[in-house]
Amino acid sequence: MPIDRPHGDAPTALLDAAEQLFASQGFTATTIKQIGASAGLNPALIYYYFPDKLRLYHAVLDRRLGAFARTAPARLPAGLPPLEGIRTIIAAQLEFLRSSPHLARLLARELADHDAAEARSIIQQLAAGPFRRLTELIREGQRAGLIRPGLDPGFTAVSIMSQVAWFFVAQPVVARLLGHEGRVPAREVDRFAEHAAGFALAAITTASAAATPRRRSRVAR
Amino acid sequence: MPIDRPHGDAPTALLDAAEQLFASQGFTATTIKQIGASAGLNPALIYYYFPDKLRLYHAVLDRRLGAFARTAPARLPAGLPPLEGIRTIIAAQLEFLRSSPHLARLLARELADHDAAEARSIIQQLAAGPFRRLTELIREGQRAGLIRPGLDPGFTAVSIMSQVAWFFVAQPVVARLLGHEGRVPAREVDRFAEHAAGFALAAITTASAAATPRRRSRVAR
DNA sequence: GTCTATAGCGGGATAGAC
DNA sequence: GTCTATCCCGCTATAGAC
Repeated sequence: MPIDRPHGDAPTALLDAAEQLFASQGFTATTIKQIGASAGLNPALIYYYFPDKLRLYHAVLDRRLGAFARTAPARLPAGLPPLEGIRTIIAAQLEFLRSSPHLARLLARELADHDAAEARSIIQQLAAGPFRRLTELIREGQRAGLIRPGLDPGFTAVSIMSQVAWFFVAQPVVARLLGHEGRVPAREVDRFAEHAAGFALAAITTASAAATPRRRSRVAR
Repeated sequence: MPIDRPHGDAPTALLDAAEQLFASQGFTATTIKQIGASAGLNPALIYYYFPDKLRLYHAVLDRRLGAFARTAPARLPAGLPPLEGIRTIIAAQLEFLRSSPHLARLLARELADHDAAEARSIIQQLAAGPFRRLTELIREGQRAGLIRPGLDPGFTAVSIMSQVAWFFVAQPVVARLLGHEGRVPAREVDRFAEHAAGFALAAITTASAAATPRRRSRVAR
């Protein structure tokens, strides 16, 4: 057991480097040698800490996605009124995708890869957790007359979550579309988050619910 | 020049096989041998028709994305009223992503790849075409009092396009979320398209515009 | 135009020195 | 724990027969 490693132990440095490279190039396009070089360590060290390249990749996925999936339920307190709950989920999704700059692309690659084979279990957890919760909240809102009754709850949940997800996945292109060089500045990400929540709520609320806004709630930071 | 090739000439067979494999596995993970095997042809034939693997990939991208980008402007007739125009763009995007089952994943990989290096020019065209057109329509709608004035046109365009894009990219996961085994059936894709258009329009229209629906327009098939 | 055979390189992974 | 050296395999690409 390592005793004292104040700044950057080797496994973490390797995970960081691997995460960045896997996210921007994909699994097969990223070589062991690149990872070593990017971490400033000898590539052979990878095989001291991880059994092979594939399981290094799993470790990368698990460190971010797994950690979120395990803590997600606790962050989505039950008993919130539907519209508040939906805002909370959008905010949580944003915070999640923001927690690492590479996360969204990592996730997008897994989604594009045939059946998301490597991250299957993690994605299953995300699906069963936040997504299911969201559809339930939509149904609740419909029963309460706050959400338009014609909406398909599953489709609506997809529409709501897609906005933030796509914003991060397509980041390089979105940045250019919005007139920025390189990445979208943090300030603009905040504004988009606020926009996405407003967009979703405007899309789903009934005229009467919209007419009686509960409060001018803000997205959690 | 080939005289008569009623069913599946070699280059097309190779492009088809390559498209499917690149989309589901990515560029580097797909081997020349796999492509040959999947096309039922000798892998060496690839080098008779294409200079190398990378340019085969470019040909795959260009055949689908390029073809769309070149014909897109013609399909988005100017002069439509803003809300009609927005519906038309959503329908065109749907038709595009639907034209090949692999297109969305191919595109998602390029978007996730650092700076979308390989498809840069094609993505630029898509960006400058339909996306710009969409933001203009939003601004027009705001001036006409049909679209809520507080909305940021760029953000709104991202929100609108993200729904359909994400639906296709995340297809395997979305299918499971919506309770289907494997792919989402065509019938449900239609329903989602209708939903996405309605969702977007509800999100952006002012109360007065919503109160005077122009007509119960349907998504083009 | 299509196929066989193979060159040549770069990848993942390991043995073992320090 | 970290590094050097290297093995072996599978990949892209080519030469050339048919």
